[in-house]
Amino acid sequence: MARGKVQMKRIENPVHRQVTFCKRRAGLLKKAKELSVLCDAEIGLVIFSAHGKLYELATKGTMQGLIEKYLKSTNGAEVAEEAKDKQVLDPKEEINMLKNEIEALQKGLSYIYGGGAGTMSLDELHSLEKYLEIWMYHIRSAKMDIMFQEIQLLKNKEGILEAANKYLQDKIDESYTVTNMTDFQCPRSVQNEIFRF
Amino acid sequence: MARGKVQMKRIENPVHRQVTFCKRRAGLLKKAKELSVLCDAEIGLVIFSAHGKLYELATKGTMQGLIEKYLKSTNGAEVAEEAKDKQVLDPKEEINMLKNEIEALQKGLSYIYGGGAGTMSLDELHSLEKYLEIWMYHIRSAKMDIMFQEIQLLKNKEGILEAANKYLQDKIDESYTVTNMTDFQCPRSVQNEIFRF
DNA sequence: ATCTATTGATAAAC
DNA sequence: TGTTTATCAATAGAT
Repeated sequence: MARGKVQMKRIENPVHRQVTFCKRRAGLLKKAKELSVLCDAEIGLVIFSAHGKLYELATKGTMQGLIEKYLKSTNGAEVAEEAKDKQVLDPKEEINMLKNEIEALQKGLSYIYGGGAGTMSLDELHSLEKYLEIWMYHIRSAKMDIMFQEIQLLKNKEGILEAANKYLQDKIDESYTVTNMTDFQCPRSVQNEIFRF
Repeated sequence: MARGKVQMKRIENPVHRQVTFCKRRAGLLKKAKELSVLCDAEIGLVIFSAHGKLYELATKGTMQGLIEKYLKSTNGAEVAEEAKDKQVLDPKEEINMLKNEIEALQKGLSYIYGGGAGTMSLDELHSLEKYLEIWMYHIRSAKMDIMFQEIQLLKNKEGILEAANKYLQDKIDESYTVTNMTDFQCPRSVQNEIFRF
């Protein structure tokens, strides 16, 4: 830009190239942040230098999360379908529903006890207690069951995914064994780091 | 930039915000391409607009390839860290603890109310009620928090596993493309059955 | 979308 | 790298 127009091709002088890389990289990251802030956008930026060094930026959340979001967006259709034919709601929503329900219960209790306790007979209080006990029991059962099921479901899903990973891993190992393709290395040590939790 | 400095915060006017988003998005993509060309860098850029629309750029190869490269560059450390700093117990144990706790609560209630209700004064009953209310509140908070965290944890894990699966799937596709090994078929249709839930 | 007055980015030099 | 300066490029606001 300054002191003369720049040609849009690889800078051959390695020193110039390195200097320009530093400066423009900084500029690009800044611009990305600005766009995110000004326009409320979620941005992920990864830069590998010619030598392979990684520079990254993820506005709003982590790069992991962004990659997942990206994969969902690009594989879009399938994932959407998936979500639909699950008759299970989003766990977050369910939890919130439960929280709200309990909140309501708490309010109800406050109202009943705060409002008219002084004027209630012992018998009335006693039956109220019984009622409360039953109420609590049912609510806790319902909630526990739903949350327990949710957790089971997620754990099952996790199990399936892990099995799938193993399957894929084995496929890769297998192909690695019977081929000499240097192009398809996938060394075990790296895989291990990625897939063992 | 032009016609007056801009504040580095979200642009409130939706029209201005949209216009700026378009202009700066174009600018950012251009800058990213330039950096890539001038300095021989590999760059991936994903932009989700506030409304969720995706814009992307991958210089040198595909975004898929870049994500793979990114995962390779980062996964070792992060996954290990993640696993370590989660001091979370086994989910099943936690759930059982919660169930036991509630069981105890139920028993206590039965004992108190079933055993000596007739001999308790109104004041005693009233304070008991208050106590119960507080007790319920604390227990529900603790349980909700723990279960909520548990679900979040499982969902995160699921996300990572899905990304890992995708990565492996792509590896297989890649190898399938460059070989003719009938021994290593792994047909897509079967894969789909394994990975769609 | 197109047009400019300005601001911002940055190439070259240190 | 960091700073400076002379220029070029991006873009905010208006049309």
